[in-house]
Parts: sequence; C-alpha cells; structure tokens
Amino acid sequence: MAAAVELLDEAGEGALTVRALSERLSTGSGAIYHHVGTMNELLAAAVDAVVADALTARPTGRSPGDEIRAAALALFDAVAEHPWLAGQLATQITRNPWGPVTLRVFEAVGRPLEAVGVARAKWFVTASTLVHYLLGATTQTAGGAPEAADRAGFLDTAAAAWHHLDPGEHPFTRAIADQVRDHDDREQFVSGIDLVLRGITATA
Amino acid sequence: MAAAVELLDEAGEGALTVRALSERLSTGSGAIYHHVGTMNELLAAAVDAVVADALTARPTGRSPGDEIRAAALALFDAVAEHPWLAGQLATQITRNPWGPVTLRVFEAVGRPLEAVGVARAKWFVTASTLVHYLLGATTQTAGGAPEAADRAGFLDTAAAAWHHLDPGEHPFTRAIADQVRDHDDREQFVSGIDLVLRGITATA
DNA sequence: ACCTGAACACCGTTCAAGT
DNA sequence: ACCTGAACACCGTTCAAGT
Repeated sequence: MAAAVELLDEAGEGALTVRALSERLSTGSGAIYHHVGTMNELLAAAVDAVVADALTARPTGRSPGDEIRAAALALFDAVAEHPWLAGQLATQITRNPWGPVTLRVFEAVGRPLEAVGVARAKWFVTASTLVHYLLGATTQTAGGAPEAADRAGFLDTAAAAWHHLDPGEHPFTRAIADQVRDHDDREQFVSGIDLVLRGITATA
Repeated sequence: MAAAVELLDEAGEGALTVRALSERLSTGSGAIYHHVGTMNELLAAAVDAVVADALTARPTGRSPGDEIRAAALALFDAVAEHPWLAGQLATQITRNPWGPVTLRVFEAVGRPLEAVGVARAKWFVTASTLVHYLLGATTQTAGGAPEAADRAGFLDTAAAAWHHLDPGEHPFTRAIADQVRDHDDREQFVSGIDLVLRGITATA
C-alpha cells in the first residue's frame, strides 16, 4: 500500500503498474495477486488510505462552518499534495458512488450540519450538495495545476484565449477572462464553500 | 467521431480502442493516426462533442434560475444517456482544467447570472461554484448508476451497510442511511442547484 | 494525401511449478 | 500459505511500404 502511494507520488497515475510495484517490492508480479484481487482494487485502496489520512485529523473548529471548511481544505490540500488523487478520486466515485470514499467525505462534512441548524430531514440533500461542490472543485482545481511560476503562464494562456473569444458566442466566458487570470485556487475554493453555506443557512 | 461515440455507448469506456475503431471503420489502425494525434485526443473530442450537443439546445427559460436549471439538467441527462461520460468528463477536466468542456459549461451556466443580480466582479466565483457542484454531482450520480429495478437493490445495499455503521464512529452517515435509500437522483440534483442558487441570491 | 498492417514496447492477469 | 516468472491476450503507437 505504502509502496503504491510512493510510486504514484513519484511519477503520477501511469507509474503504478504491477511490474513497477513488484520490482519496488522485490518480488514477482504473481505475488501481488496473492494479496489483492485486482489492480483497480489496489488503486481504490490507495485512494481510500490517502483520503482517510487527510480527513481523520479532525480539528475542533470554533464554529460548525469552520469545521466544514477545515474538512474541505484538508481534502483540497491532500489533492494538491498527491496530484494523481484528483483524477482517481473522481474515477473511484464514478465507479463506486456509495463506496468508502463517499462515506468518509459525507461524515466529515455532514457532521457539523446539525449545529448549523439544518433540519434532520434535510441532512442528506444538504450534505450531498456540499460534497458534490467539494469533489467537483478539487477535481478541476487541485489536480494537474502546475506549481507557482508555471502556474502564472498556465492561467495567462487560458485567460488570453478566453479573452479573444467571439463576444457574440461566448459573452460570459469572455467577460470573466481577467478574473480567471488573477484568481487564487485555494481562496476561490473557500469562497465556493461559503456560498453554499450561505444557501444552507438561508434555508435553515 | 460518430463511430467513437457509438462504441462508447454500446459497450462503455473500455470499448473505444484503436483496433475496435479501425475495425468499425473498415480501415487499418495506422489510418486513424493520420487524422488524430493520439487516442486521448480522440476521447477528448468525443466528450466535447457530446457536451456541446447537450448544451447548445438553449431553452429560453422563464427566469434566469430556470435557465441555469435547464442547462444543468441537460448535462445531467447527457451523462445518464452516455454513462461513460461521467468518468470521462471528470478525467478531461482534471487533465485540462481550462479546456473546451469547462468553457462550454461556464458559458451555459454563467450567462444567466447577470439577470440573477450577481455583481460583475463576482461572476467568476459564482459560476465556478455552480459548475463545480454540477460536475461533482453528475460525476457521482449519473454515471454507473444502474437503471430502474436494479437501482433499488443497489441503493438498498448501500443504505443497509450505512445503517449498520458504528454510531460512535459514523453518526452522521448512519443517520442519513434511510434518506439515501429513498432519494431520487434527478430530484436531489435539482435541490442541490436550488441550494446553491439560494446562496447566490442571498449574497446578491 | 491517405491508407496498410506488421512490429514494438508496453499493459493486467493467470497458472503450473516451486518453497 | 506464499511466492516465482513465463505465458497469454490484450493495449497505444510507429513506420516502411504501398496507392
């Protein structure tokens, strides 16, 4: 398990192969199949392990909102630290929508909802909305995004392209191009949570 | 392009291979590489084509909220119709966060925001939040989910498992197990949008 | 310009055989 | 019980050679 995560961290999604893993563990490829049913199960277990690690360090937030933000940011940071997680999180959740990953995220994000004043009957819809936002955001944001210096040029290119769109066909995207160039992912991520939370409290 | 989507629709993600496609087109595998750089580009183009198809039929909503809901549901239904799209949408967006898919969704969902009363300076954050919710929800929800009859047992199993969780460790998830069993994906999807929209109007 | 199809360097998985 | 490693049935991609 640890060796699998190591390989993924070192060289990305493509690096976790049966051959690479068995070499790293100084064993034969057949040996791996004695401990795990399939390569996908191993990958799912790796994802679960990393998510569990990110979400179990539960901080005692000052407010329920803080607790939700802390849990969400813990996941966000885990994806930033393990870039392969962005794609794999999405893959696992698509493949197994009610699996262990979903459970962990629901539990971490949903628990503070009672204290926010959400009626018990609305716990599921409310938590779902938060979880979906959170997963969508980490999927797009924290994944392949290159670091620091690279990042500026990266966003510049996208923003420039959007800036030159036909205003007739893509008026909205064109209008926000500058905001895209100047935004900060993590800040934006939190703003999104706050927006959803405002919808929640407005309803509750 | 059409042949690629056909293959995906018929037999899922795994069915789109160079060999299968070249056989379907009664040609050699090399011929495909004369028209496309790589298999991934082809897949990306397939995703873009389906998303474009889903989002261009723009309904003239009675209210901006209706327009947003309509665009979101168009995407939701496209994923339901092409189950492989759930995973591929996520994959493409992870791989190319500011690519054509993102652009299409932003444009469709963001355009009505002005009419909702969102300040121009907040268009990007606001649209991002909507888009992330929407992508997260379709990723988890509309993908592998089996149809009708199957679906009941599918959710029952998950709900039953959650029902038997240790209340000390997973109090929240355990508490919502029943709601999971009885929920309707599409309805829940719209409720989530409404929740986010409430956050938006509460801010604007 | 466009296509052919064998060849190459990979995959995941299986399984007789070993200890 | 656990491991070995060759073998199998696949992949995507390349490239000399054809039309």
